[in-house]
Amino acid sequence: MSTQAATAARTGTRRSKIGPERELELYGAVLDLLRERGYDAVTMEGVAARTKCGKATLYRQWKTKSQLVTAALAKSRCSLFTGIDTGSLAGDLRAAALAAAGRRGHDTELMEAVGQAYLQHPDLRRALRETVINPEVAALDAMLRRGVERGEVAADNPAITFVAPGLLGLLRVERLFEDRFGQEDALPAYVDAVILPALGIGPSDT
Amino acid sequence: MSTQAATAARTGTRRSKIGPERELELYGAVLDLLRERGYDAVTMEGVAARTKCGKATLYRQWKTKSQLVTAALAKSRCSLFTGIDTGSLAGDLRAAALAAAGRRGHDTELMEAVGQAYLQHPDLRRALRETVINPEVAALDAMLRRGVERGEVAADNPAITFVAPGLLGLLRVERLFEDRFGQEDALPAYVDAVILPALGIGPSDT
DNA sequence: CCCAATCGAGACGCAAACGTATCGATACGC
DNA sequence: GCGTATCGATACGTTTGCGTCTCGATTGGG
Repeated sequence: MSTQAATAARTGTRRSKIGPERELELYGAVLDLLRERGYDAVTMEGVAARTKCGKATLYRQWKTKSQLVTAALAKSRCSLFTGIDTGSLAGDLRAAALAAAGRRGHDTELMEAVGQAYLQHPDLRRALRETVINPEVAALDAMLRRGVERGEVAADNPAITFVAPGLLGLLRVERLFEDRFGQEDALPAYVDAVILPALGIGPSDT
Repeated sequence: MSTQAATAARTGTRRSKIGPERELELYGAVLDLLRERGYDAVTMEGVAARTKCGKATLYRQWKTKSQLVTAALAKSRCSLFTGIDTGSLAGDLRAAALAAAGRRGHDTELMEAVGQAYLQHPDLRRALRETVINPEVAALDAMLRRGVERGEVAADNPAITFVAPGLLGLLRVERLFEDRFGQEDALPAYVDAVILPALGIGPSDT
């Protein structure tokens, strides 16, 4: 395997011995530490220890913790909602809710972890937005656009704007309402009870 | 002024010289530091320095940082939504949205700050819930109950459950969507576009 | 097939915060 | 008033993470 494929592009002329799979291993450790203990607890020494990697090696590739975390976020994009297309807007949104409920905690914890940090580090906020938020929002927007084209919802329905923030926001506070609706089906229920009525789609319209 | 009123209840027989106003001053500094830099950056030395208070004094009253922060959260309750009663559910919800938009950032930053920390400290999560979340939720529930009693909304409308989490969740993600709707009127627009339609209340019903 | 550069590992000095202990000065309770 | 406990302030040793540096071992390029 051409081991400096990913590295050459990043470090320029330097010939690093870190292969792409090793790179993802490092990023994975960063994201795991993020989820487990939060941004402030992500430590170069912690990453080095967990990945059996020398600290100097980390500093050779990334100059600061902020860069390392940003890079880890940027390279680990896997969208929840992308690819959903059931043929109807209601079906799409329900499928999205199910997908979010399934991976619950995984991405939510990531957002919790950088929640405070991104208020102070604009580059971190940008990375989070471009990596985690924007792809999901784009996928939801695509669903809505298809729904508009199919005539399922009016193009000027003001609720359209709030579908994505509402859904992600609900994900963001579920931990605080776990006594109320910590259940698996909270998100699909939200789609049926709030989003679809606001969009003017009845429960019968598949 | 009876200076150990608040203290006697906390420390038992010890006679502390910290008066109630001084106590609130300390708590205020804790909350300010929380909002400015996040939970992990709240430091006993930082609090001591900002309040011109000896570290030993802090340790005399609170054994750990977690206790100090929890106490600060618990004693600083001031609900946004409590007291709103315009006579109609739509009016109440719009007033609540305006109130939240006005104090925007203040409580949101507090939630961001403890967002990651409360995943690991159950007592901290409990304090946040009882202090910041529950009063607001109770006030919203009271609005909804009055709306049900007035016949403005059906008692079994499933959207009722999602009014409070939806509103607080939107507050929680606004920073991530600031390119979309960072405006002041985002929350009132959400009420009109999503919540009221989902509750079956038309725009004309005051 | 050899040289050079990177690897993992860890020692090093520095800085920050912890939690404790000590110190006059102050203000409360009796 | 007087004694005493708490006050604010600060010194102290410890711990933790930073970022740099050195060390054999390894490995890829020419």
